[in-house]
Amino acid sequence: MNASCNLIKHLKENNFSCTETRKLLFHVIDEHIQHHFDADELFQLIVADDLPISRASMYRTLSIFETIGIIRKVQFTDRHAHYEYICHRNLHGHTICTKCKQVVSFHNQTIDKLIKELAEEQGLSYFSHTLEIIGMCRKCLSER
Amino acid sequence: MNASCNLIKHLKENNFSCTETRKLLFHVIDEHIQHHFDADELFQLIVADDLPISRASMYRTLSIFETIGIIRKVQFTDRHAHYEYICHRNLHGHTICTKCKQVVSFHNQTIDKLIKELAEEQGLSYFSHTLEIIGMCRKCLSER
DNA sequence: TTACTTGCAAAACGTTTGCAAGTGC
DNA sequence: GCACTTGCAAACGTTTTGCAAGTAA
Repeated sequence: MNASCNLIKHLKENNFSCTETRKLLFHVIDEHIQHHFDADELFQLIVADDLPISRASMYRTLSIFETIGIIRKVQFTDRHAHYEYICHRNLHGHTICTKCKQVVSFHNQTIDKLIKELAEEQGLSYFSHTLEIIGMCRKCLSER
Repeated sequence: MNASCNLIKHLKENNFSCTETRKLLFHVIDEHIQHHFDADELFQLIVADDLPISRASMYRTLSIFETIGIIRKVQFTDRHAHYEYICHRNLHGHTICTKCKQVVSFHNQTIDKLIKELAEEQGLSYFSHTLEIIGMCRKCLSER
């Protein structure tokens, strides 16, 4: 289990009780999820592991995990929600080319630090962020 | 109308015809939208202005506007899509509270500048960006 | 003991689609 | 004239909810 992410502590701090369902679901996420996932992928894992968790409970639990900051929603291009397991704290941004749609990840500590400072300035207790930069990559630029 | 955003040109370049519905909808967005909006807000504007545009057409048109780069989807924490009117080039970030879901916009020139520099460093000809900071707001933090 | 949590099935939600009529070029 | 676009209503897939039974503290 990811040491930085103490489920029980997070639940207690937010007055949620620590149930079997929540522990099981957290375990599935912590064990299988690298970056992001959607609800149905997660439910397939639940089915594969034959866990006693219904779709309804999964959704209710995801909502709680989001509230206590264990996961967060991210937007891709399809209709349903995707989630990111925050505990990995994999801070990174993306550049996206408007033409070829290529997505490139990057890390930049200066910006990460500034963003954290800005969060506090705005009165927000920082959990995570996403940064997406839209533009045109060199290749597409030269092909115009 | 925003001079930087020529609807007819955008449509033609992408082989979409220039219909009354598309012109009307663009006008509504260009006139009323400051930052971001969701489909229902937009439909309320359509109803208020008594425009002959159905929900179905609005969704179909939004999808086209997204394709031709007039708007883009942004993710907040709720289920439905939010859009951002790109033409305003209104660079700003959002803070989002994990608990109460409140979204607050902010401007920060230092970060905007850094992000532009970073884009060039990454080989991207900068067009725009989105920055979303996730955390818990003071109010929710104090209510825990 | 008492409030919270669960599974089930049904409902709700935002969005998409098939179709026939209408419009742009 | 012909392909594209529209409104309508029905369908879609995801997520939420009411309820009765079960569980945590």
